[in-house]
Amino acid sequence: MIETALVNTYSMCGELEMARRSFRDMNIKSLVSWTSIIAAHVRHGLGRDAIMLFSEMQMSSVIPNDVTYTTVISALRLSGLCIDCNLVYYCIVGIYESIHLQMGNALITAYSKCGSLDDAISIFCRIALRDIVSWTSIMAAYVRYGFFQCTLQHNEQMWLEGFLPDRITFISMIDACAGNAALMEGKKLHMQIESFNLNLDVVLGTALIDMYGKCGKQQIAERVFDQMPVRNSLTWNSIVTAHAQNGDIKQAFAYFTRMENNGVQPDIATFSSILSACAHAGLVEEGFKCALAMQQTYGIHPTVEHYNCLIGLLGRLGLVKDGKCLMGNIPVQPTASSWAALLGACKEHVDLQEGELVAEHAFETCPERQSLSIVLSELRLAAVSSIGMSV
DNA sequence: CTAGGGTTAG
Repeated sequence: MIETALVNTYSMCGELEMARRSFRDMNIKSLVSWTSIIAAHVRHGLGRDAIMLFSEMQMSSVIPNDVTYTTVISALRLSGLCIDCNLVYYCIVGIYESIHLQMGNALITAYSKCGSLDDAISIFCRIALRDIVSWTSIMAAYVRYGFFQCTLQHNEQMWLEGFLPDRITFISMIDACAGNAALMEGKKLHMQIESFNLNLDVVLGTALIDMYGKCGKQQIAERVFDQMPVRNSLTWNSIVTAHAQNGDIKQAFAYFTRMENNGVQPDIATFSSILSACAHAGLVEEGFKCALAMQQTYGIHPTVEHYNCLIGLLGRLGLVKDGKCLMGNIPVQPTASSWAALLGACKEHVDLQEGELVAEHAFETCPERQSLSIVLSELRLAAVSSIGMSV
């Protein structure tokens, strides 16, 4: 039907309103046109609206098919309604003999994003004839839960079963290498990407930069950055972070400046990386200047993590009292990390007296005692052994 | 008409 084609064309071009209009004007709404308008809303991230349309469709006595269900699963996932994914699943499991491929693939992602990894795995195991999307989905699920080794093992199994990774598959595998700081494996994948002639799109390129950064290879990260035809704010953040997390604050700032000159606005993540690098390197002036610019120039409100970097910086200078004062005046709720920043400074300067005071206050207000207790006992130990040395 | 991808650091 020509009207359905119109709905789809508008939807593909990002013209949701036009797609809706075309749908509304249709005299006879077929299953395919209903599915198209639901899919259009999913494509635009409007899960709730998609679900409402699905109900409307059922009220007009149109019977959904497997394609509709697949689309509805994506809509439910977008809305975080995983329990309802279960309902869809049990609805259809009686209709189809084994799990429908696309529906199963959608369920793997839905469960891994708003349900449990176990449910995702169970769907993966029950798809009789998997394809590359099934493998990609389950590997992305493992990465989401931090099981990086499992991701790489599934990669091997995938090859054994005769599937070759594509551009999207590589992203999860690169992420797994980043999580494990597995440089050799990461380099191998990078070489495969090149030999497969896959172009470095924004996401894949950014994943590579992130991976090399976490493996301490900033130069290679830069090379990837230079090769990328298209970059976005996440790409810029990755290259800034690559330098920041390896202590090269000079280069981090250099890219920060380049980022601005290229018309990309720094955001919360950019400042997190830079501030934590400053805290790490003890760069007080740079850190505070940065935090000031963050608010005044960019209008970004610092989070507690940003403030913790500043508290830590004061502490490193031995200005624990000033750190405490700052902590008492920040417009956000201090966390265990805030206290840890202060206590860590006391430990660094082996200031037992101040440390005991800080710990006392911390324990009064902060429920997470464990990590703080460890730092405190380390401080006490350091204090005792320093007395021993001087005697 | 349908399925898979991303940022801080602690």
